[in-house]
Amino acid sequence: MTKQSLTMPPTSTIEPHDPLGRPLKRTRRKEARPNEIVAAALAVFVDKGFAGARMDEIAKQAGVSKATLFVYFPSKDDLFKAVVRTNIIDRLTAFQSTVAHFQGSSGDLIALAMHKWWQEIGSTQAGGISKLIIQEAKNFPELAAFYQTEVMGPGLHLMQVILKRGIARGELRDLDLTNTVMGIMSSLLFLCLWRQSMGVDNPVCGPAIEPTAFIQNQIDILLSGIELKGNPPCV
Amino acid sequence: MTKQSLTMPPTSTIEPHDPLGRPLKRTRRKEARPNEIVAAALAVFVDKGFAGARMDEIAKQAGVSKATLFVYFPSKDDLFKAVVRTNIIDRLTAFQSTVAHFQGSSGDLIALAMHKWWQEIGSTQAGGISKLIIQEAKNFPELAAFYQTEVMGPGLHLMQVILKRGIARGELRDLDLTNTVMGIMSSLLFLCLWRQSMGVDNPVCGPAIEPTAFIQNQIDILLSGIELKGNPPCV
DNA sequence: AAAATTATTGACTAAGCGGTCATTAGAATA
DNA sequence: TATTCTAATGACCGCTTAGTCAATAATTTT
Repeated sequence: MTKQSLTMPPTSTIEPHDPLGRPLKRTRRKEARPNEIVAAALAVFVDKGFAGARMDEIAKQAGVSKATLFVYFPSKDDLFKAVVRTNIIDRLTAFQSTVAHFQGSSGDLIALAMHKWWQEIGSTQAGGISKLIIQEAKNFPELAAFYQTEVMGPGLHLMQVILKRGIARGELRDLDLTNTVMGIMSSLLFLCLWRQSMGVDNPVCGPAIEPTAFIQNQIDILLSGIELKGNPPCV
Repeated sequence: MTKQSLTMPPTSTIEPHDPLGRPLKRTRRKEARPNEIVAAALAVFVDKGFAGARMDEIAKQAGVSKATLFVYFPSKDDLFKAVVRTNIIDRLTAFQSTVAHFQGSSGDLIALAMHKWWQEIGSTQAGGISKLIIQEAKNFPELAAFYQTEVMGPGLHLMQVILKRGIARGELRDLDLTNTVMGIMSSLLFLCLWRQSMGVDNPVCGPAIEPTAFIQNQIDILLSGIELKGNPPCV
């Protein structure tokens, strides 16, 4: 036993750690920092928006001093871009393949797609990114363009494929594809925004929305409409 | 002719004016100020968001010094509320009475409501306010609450009334009112957001959306759904 | 164990912004 | 024209925050 091991326990075992399992004090962890910072930044950006997010708070949540942020990212802008880049694309592609192999009816496929999207993207922290983009599209046109081509485009395309399949199988009527896809997406996007801005996470609540019920209602209407079909004579 | 009219021309005719026709220099125009300030504030708020809007810029655009703003409005918050009041609430109430006296079918009423809303609110500068609220709801809960009770609530109520009327008249099936109203609103809100963030006002364009066609498509789907009704036997 | 390296940070700066107020000057009155 | 009233403002204050940097201390090297 060395003198050091008497005065202080071995660094690797009984060293004090923070709630997230990261070592306290001034540890040097060059490789882990960027990811931790980006993760913290995501949380804060989603919570506060770009302008409202404070570098101090991001630093605190990353278990690091503010100055360290600027070691790894030259500016707030760059950090924001890194957050968006590292958090969206992979999730979307995973989602695409889930949908691709579906076998049942188009109605079921649409329902699956919408519910699943909410489950795996909309309701997660990633859902907050859509709000972020909408918020900051004007200030970061480059970022909006990036989101447009990398996320929005593929997403819309995927839903178009689903609808085309339904038309081809004779399950859906001949639709205005672009507008219908946009319409479907609008309700999902709305859910994200509502949750982020007016929903449970926020003290300011409008009417409570139960996401699953809302989506199911959208699906029902989307498929069957709201007009009574019983009364008028069948055409 | 008085001496005054010799040394300086009558104020009303050859006085120097700014591009918007407002007199330059330090003119006293107590009555005109509030409206001009509110108009300028709307433009800047919509463009920059609440946090991003600078009182200096609003003042400049109103042709007035920053201090003057505080003569007419005690704080930035109050100015914002005034903007919302004069641009949305008034329009909304006018809109309510338009709807109240409608005579035709519920389908037509829904179509009227949606198209008219877009024409008179969504497509105007006032449409930018919805985006604003979504942007800033978390950081300024008081503003969100204000918007909630003054705008959102009445708006949702109005649409509920329309749907209830349709159900009572036997034109619509028995609906989940809250979720259906939210669904209708989501597509209109989306249109505002798209226009503000990705649309024509912005260099970053996604797929072009023609608002009227989009709304009409939403109405068609809302009323009739997308499933083919011809094939299965009539129930 | 001493020296060298460099990840980390506390303390600081410059800039921006909401809001204030004593002063200025346009208009009304006499 | 002189006086009064008040709309309008320039200059300023206190506070916040993105970004900087010399000093510090955790590693690595010798």
